[in-house]
Amino acid sequence: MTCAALLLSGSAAMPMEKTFDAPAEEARIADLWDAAGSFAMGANARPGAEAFSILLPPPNVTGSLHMGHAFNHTLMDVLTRWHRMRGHDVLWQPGLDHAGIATQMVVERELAKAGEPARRDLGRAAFIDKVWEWKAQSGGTILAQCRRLGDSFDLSRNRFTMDDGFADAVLRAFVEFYEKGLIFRGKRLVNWDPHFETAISDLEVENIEVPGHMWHFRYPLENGETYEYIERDADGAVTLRETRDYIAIATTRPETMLGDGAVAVHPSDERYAPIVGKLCEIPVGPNEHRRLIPIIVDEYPDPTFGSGAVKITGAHDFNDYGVAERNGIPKYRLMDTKARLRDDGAPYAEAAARAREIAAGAVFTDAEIDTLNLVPDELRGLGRYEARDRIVKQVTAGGLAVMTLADDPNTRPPSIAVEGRNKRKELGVWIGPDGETYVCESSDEALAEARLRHPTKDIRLPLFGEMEDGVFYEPGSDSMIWWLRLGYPLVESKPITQPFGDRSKVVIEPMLTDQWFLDAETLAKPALAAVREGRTRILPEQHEKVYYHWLENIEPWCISRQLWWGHQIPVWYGPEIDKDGFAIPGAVRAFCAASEKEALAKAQEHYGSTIEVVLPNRDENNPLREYLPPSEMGHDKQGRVTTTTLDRDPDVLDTWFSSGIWPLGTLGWPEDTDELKRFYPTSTLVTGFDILFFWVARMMMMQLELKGEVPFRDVYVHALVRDEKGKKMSKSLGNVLDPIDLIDEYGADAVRFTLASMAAMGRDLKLSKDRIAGYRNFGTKLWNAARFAEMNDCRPDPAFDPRSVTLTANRWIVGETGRLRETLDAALDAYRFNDAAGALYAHVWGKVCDWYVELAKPLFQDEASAPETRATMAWVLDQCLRMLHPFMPFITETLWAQGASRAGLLVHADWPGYGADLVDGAADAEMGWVIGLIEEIRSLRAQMHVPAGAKIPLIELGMSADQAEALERNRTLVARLARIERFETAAEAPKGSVTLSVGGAAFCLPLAEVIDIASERARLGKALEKLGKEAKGLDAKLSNAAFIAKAPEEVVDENRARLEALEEETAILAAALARLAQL
RNA sequence: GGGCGAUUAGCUCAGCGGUAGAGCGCUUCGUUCACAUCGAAGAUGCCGGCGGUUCGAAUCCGUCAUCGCCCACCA
Repeated sequence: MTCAALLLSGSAAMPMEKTFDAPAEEARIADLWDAAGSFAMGANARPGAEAFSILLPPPNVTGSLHMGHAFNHTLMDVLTRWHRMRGHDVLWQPGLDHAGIATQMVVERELAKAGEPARRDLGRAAFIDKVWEWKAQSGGTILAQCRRLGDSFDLSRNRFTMDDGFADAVLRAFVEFYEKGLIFRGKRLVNWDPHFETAISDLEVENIEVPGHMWHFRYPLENGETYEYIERDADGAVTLRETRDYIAIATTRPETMLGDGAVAVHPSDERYAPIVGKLCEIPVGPNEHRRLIPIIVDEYPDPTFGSGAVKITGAHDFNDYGVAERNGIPKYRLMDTKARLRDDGAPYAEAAARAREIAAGAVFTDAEIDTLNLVPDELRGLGRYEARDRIVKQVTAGGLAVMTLADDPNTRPPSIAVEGRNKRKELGVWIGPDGETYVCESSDEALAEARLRHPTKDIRLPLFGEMEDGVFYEPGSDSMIWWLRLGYPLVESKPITQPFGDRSKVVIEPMLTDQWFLDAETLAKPALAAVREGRTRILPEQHEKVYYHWLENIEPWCISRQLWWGHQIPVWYGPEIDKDGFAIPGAVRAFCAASEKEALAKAQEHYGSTIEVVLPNRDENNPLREYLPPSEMGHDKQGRVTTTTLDRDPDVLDTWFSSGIWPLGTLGWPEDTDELKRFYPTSTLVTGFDILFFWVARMMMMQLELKGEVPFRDVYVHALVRDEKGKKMSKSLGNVLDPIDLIDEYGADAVRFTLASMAAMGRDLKLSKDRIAGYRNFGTKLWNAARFAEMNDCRPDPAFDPRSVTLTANRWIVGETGRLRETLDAALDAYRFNDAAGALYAHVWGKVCDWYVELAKPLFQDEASAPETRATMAWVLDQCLRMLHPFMPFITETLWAQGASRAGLLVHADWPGYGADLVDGAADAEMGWVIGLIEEIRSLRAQMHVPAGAKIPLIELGMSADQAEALERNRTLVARLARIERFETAAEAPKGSVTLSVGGAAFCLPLAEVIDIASERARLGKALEKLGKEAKGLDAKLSNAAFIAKAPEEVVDENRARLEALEEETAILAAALARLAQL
């Protein structure tokens, strides 16, 4: 038995089922691929093949895959399978991201849910063990999900950002940046997340507009000093002139008043010119300890906004920080890591005294300033919103809120709008005889207080209409009546943009802390140049601008996080030793090294033989890591240092720092591995625009610095997957579609094809189940075409030459297949996945199933035509399987082996190389005409209500010799597909027949029994009208001299030809109408 | 406040200088031996408004309107 015969014998399989059993086959096929090592690096590569490499954006180990992943992975898998079939040297590198803050959050939540000890109680080491447990579970889930999707990455090369090798690369990158001076540590204002108690980067802050309030307060001038406050309109005319003993400020954050260092006005603001340089008082805290702060000028305040005067809190606001820096204003930190008002340090009186010394010019170090707690004792430990509440109340009660009288004294007291989270205090403000204010919950309470204060006065609450404007004397009475007036502090309700942590969803607090920063500005320059010079392409192009804009305005990147889960910063600290061998108090020396061993060596080398450097025997779990513990030192009798500990910085790196070296790290850097040589720079990065800054831009920066070469040639930026209403899928909205659920329901192929077909560049895709069902049906269609082929004994023959076929229908479909390959490759080359999917769909369903299968049926009946047609059918479907495989890998791999014995799996089959050269123009034209004829007949039959099953004659009235030959060759096809009983020839259309015109050939259908003359007349009239309209337009165009002169020749010719065809058709139909008129 | 994008059939969207398209939905008909997860036939569009460029505009340029998104320090 020959080998071929053996293979054939295996194909005498059971008859195929009517549908594809996705759940069973997907599992079976996935196993086949695994067993064959189909996705291994370089699998199916031809010798000397070009490399294609693509990195999986590592999913976070926080749970499971969502629709966005499914989309992203589908696109990558299409590219990967396509390149692999083309024989390229392919690497799709998978991996997982430890996702520091997100994972720590998830694990903490899980611990709470399971009733286990909280993170702090567990301690650092034990907690990290828990995270690793979680990672094992979650990572496994994710990879299993990828397998369901059909991801063809090389799982044997899977990397995790916290694995030893990768972690080592991360630390080495840090050391390299550090040594180049690109990483520095500094006390700066950073975005602080009070929930996670860590710094976060600018990118992790979401600015959201929320309803808020702005309060207006008076800061009294020192010693009751006064000045003329003058406001002018645009023409300089005085609109307000009054004597003031205060400066008014506006704030949305009253709680930060405690840390004010100055009040700033714009240098050009003449209203405040008289008091610039003077001192004013912060109107909170115990009266005897109130702080005075200077009124300064700075460009920052906008004279047209609020009062034009801004309170400057350098430690709690980014703008104020800048003003404070420029003007040497102290920055007083008010809050702790949970954004509660500080409860540490010396009592308020003492701190305030120090602050007064500072204001008076005493010099203090930053560290000393940081120890000052300027929170009044009674406010210490309060949450920031509670503190805000108290302060507003205090200032208002002190009569220093800018007050507005209620228009109607009998209205209900307006709430004072002190706010915490989720609560408002219903407090009213009443104004007494001296203009003093009472902040109370009821008018009776206010009245009681006022009477207590003015025991000799008759104070009353006005009843409706009782109090006249400005009159406080009751007519007809001998005594003065003092009214207690209702007022309210000037509080504007306005939307304010507040920063929220993107993970914690709590309001971010700007905090002055020590952090590590990466000099992004320096790194941005090569990253900008690489894209500008086209070394890396960003597609679609619109994203390039966004990329440029971000990199051009980049700030230092805060890379340290006060978390436990992550790469611990590779910096160790020891004391600073003076030349005599004594420790300099408070001074610290940092040693940056990629390992503890190297750090020890570096430190030992630095300190020399007189000082022994040891690692501390400290509890690593010490949860209070706000400050580094001081080194433990041993001294000799003179006090010189003899031993010292070396403490590692407890902070970890931002997750994005490690994912930032994903390209180099996964390929083995810093070693110069084979993979690096083969696959770097990677070919394509496929990613969502939401991580363009987080990830893409940073990879560009970091790779360019570390390797001096771009990390990718192309960056394909795709849009977001939304629900069918266009909403972002989110757990809270409950509109999340789980890709695995969809795969269970429709099969992975349908889900993948849907995603690919919706991947038009630069637009969000709205996913609906109907669409997926549609593509599931498409798979069934393909399945049944294959089933048809099998039932008709169509076996793929490796020796089949598509160019050798002779029958028109076969030549035609071969040509169409050639066209498809060109269209498909062009589309994939340009990342036009939707075009690629569309072309496949149109070809398989619209050409192969709708026409070729139907054309083949009569050909199978004919002994002369059957062999060639069977071979062609097998070849055509074979090509469909190959070309569909990147999109629908499971069903195509199943069909590949169905009814045919193959030497290998489809995943490694050759991608076709032919093109439109397979197109035979004559066959193409002929089939076009035949199909047109069939469609025209079918249309008329339907319009004339010919029963679907009835066979009718077709009368040929006149056609060209070519058309006659074509019809001759295709009579059986036409007869079958148009349900024609017999063909007749006549010189003229018989009575009661309907006329049709196809490409200038005239036919008619004798339908005397069914025809309705009136409706046939209407039909012809309508058709002629349409033709006439089009002809008129063409005529106008062609008689336009400018068109003839300026339009390209082929366009002119095309229009001429079309007009001619139109005229022919018009003549035929007009003649038919004329005949009808004679009846 | 800056930037980007969208506005095309009932719905979701392609097309982006030369005859308005697809899928879904809808209507009518159909148990013909691949497929009812199907087939055949059909209806539906001032391609957001207004200007301009061009022989020719859904497509290019202005502008307005509406809706999204991103970035941004107005206290």
